[in-house]
Amino acid sequence: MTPVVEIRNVAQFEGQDVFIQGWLYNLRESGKILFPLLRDGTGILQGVVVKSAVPAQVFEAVRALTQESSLRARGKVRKEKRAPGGYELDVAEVEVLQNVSSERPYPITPKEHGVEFLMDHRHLWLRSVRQRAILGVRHEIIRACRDFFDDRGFTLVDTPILTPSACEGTTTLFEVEYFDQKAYLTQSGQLYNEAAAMAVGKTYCFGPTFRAEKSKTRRHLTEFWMVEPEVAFAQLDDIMALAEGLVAFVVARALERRREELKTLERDLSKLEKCAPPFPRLAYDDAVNLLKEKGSEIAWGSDFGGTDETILSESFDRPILVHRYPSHVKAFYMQPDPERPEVALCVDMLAPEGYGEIIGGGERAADERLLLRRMDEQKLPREAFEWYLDLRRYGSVPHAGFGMGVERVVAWICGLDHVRETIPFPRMLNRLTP
RNA sequence: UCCUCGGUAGCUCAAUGGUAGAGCAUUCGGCUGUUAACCGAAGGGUUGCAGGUUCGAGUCCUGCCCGAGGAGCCA
Repeated sequence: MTPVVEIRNVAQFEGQDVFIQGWLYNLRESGKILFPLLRDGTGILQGVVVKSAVPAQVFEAVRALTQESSLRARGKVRKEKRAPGGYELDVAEVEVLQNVSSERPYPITPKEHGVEFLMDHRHLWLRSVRQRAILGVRHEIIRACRDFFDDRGFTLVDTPILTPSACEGTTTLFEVEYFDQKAYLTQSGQLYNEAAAMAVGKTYCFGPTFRAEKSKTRRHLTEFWMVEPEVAFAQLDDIMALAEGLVAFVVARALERRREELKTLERDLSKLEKCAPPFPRLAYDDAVNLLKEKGSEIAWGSDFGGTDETILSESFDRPILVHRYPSHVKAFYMQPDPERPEVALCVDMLAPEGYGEIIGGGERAADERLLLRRMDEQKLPREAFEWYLDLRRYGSVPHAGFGMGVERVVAWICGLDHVRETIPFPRMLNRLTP
């Protein structure tokens, strides 16, 4: 029986008769010979149809194929230097599943298109070689994150997407109707992670996150994915090491298993290969001094602007860990440094090459009275956080964690200039469809 | 919310205030090894919307809509 073969495996079937099922990527013709390029989601294979070698209806069926028509083709796999990929299919028979109407041809042609047009056709754009490569790298990065934590004794504990209130009280949330009350889409699983860490010791959550900010930049989405570990008894140095280990593991895994995709994306692999531990650690104070030397107008006490982040991240050839920011620019639950209460035991990781912040986290305040004071300062409604305060009343321990933005990591590893291509269906300020 | 740039054929773009064009895509024709194939022909337009200036507006002015980049805010 003739086997159905995935294009990525055709080399193993050289000389054999096989079925390929997929879509027409492109068709070139030269009189009595046709070159249909077949795409099946695993690769692209060039077919050859010679008029004198096949029944007339086979030749005509292939000649009439339009871009992205679906089909099943039978033919012999042959090694062929002139074909892209090195193998070719001598098509003997073709079954057209659906021919795309020429009245309404496939909109994405093999030529250039603008951003808006491509985003409007995102559901079709995903079929392109480049987008498929990005989806592959994204998948590998997500899998690597899971493997990293699973192999180190972490328990995945899913945190809710519908929440009764803000996790951090600062950013703008999406409000939804929840029967007769208001609910909000989560902006972080962190507070729930802290509860989970008190139950299982080492935990992580991995899910979508929502921010209703009207940010319109190359590094913002309104819906994005975060992986957030939380570890009981961990302190700042512990989670800095954890963050470093995670990022180094993810980069190494992408280089190991997705080299082809990264080459398709024309990524400079030498830059990624440098991203091995140890990553430089830089106190906020030193970062401010470095920025001043490089001409920034930043003053001690303020958070880094986009430009500052870019300058810092371009100053090193691997990710850097910036720690101990001023407390007042960070969330209410950050633990102050006992030796310098004006700074928090927190850390951000900035990716190199100007990609900026990919991780943010730190040690959580373990003392109930401190938390209450900071919640008052930030005018947070105490009732909503009673359950969270319970964590400090029943066996409070030092603990720490962080969140990593998946899309920013994908953008960095793939070398993309915008996060909109890192997620299958991006949600942005001006984009809710498709 | 603010600043900058943009919106012309299905797509990517051109057009001193004076007859709206090209490449690709589509259709038809040609070509037995093409590599975003190539060659020839045809069809395809309310120049984002609404006003205004002018003998005449794609072009100048006003308002609005949509998009891109950035700022603020953030992962």
